[in-house]
Amino acid sequence: MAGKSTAAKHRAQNGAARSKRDSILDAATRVFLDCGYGDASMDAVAREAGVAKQTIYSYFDGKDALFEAIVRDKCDRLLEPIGMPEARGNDPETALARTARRFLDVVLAPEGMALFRTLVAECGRFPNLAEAFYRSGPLLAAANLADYLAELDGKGILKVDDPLRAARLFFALLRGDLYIRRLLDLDSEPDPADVERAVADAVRVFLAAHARR
Amino acid sequence: MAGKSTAAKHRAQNGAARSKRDSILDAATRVFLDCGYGDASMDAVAREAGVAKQTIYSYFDGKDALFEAIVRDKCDRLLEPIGMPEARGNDPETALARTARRFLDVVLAPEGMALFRTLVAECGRFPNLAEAFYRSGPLLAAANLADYLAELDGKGILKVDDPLRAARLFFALLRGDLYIRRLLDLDSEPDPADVERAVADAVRVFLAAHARR
DNA sequence: GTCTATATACGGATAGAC
DNA sequence: GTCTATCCGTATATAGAC
Repeated sequence: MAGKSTAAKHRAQNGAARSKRDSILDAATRVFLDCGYGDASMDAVAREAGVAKQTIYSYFDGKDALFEAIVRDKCDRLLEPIGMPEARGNDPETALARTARRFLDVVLAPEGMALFRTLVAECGRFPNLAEAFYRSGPLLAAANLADYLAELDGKGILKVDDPLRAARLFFALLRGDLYIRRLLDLDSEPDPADVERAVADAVRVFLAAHARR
Repeated sequence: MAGKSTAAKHRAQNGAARSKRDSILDAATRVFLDCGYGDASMDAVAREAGVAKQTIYSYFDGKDALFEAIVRDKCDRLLEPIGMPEARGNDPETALARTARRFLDVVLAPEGMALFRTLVAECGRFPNLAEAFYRSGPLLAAANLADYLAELDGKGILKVDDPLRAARLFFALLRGDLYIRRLLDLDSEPDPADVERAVADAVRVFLAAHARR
């Protein structure tokens, strides 16, 4: 082992080093999404991660870079279920309801709301992060649903002239009043009964608007 | 004039004093809604208002109190058109479209978005402000529309079982994707063509879902 | 690479003259 | 009431020992 460079040592301890970097990332995620960018301090992140503040600066260039890292990471992981294409084997009502629940489970959950709130608060400082979120979240979800709606239209099951616009309207219906209330933190947790009502309402209105005849 | 107490002087200069207080309020509104609560500094407000920082503290108890004052003021003034009851003389399509435009004109405008973004960012610190906004904005708008929908249902023009829920769905449709994009500041100004499309889509879908037979 | 200690700056709030 | 000057806490970032 003697004579190994620090770089080699670092490679040898790659597993441990990676988990330390990850523990910083995890701690930063908690702190940033909890306090917001402005009130989050590097000291708090260091304390939460159980490392010295300087150690953070050896892994990340600064507060901005750390924030960008945790947001991109959260977007990738949290929005992943939203990015999955639709299951197409069922009748439209069942398929729409399934898509709706999967969507609301993600975006109404505390983590989803915290991420979105933080992005809304900091979209002026980090415009690229806001756009990355939009693309891998709302836009991707609408695009996936649009594919399915186009298929339904082709089969003559529904009447959907503009699939992407229709998909966006569906998700808009779905957010409804619940989303506003959650954004303003008026409801601490999403009430499952309200979620089910939102799903049922959205599916009902959407199908009524796009019924053939 | 000699011997007048400072209180009397203050009353005598009431017009000027009031306009100075208002100029502080105006400056604070610009600074807070532009930078957000955290990044807004009392120095910046003083500079913008053209007064010394100490003068602000003679009118307001501190940063929190000043913030509360400007938010409540903005809510009252900005959301006032939303609180007006519906004009009922027209056919449902025209009335809904008029309500829709009035709503979007307020909430999609830069000032409306800045207010909402700030409240979303600070709802943890000022939960009462978030609730006041919700009540005098989204809730009041929905309640007013619900009254009109109940009337239409009573006359047999539309089928509306739960007017308040239906009204909320209408505004949800109306916000659509535009609102998300504006929240994340992806579109700097609302495109009038997109607004008209949003209005038309919302009215069309809503009427299809609530048509009598 | 990791820790302790520190440099530097900034913001909220206050003291004292007029 | 209004101004100038200042106190005090805190936060980002860095220096130096191991």
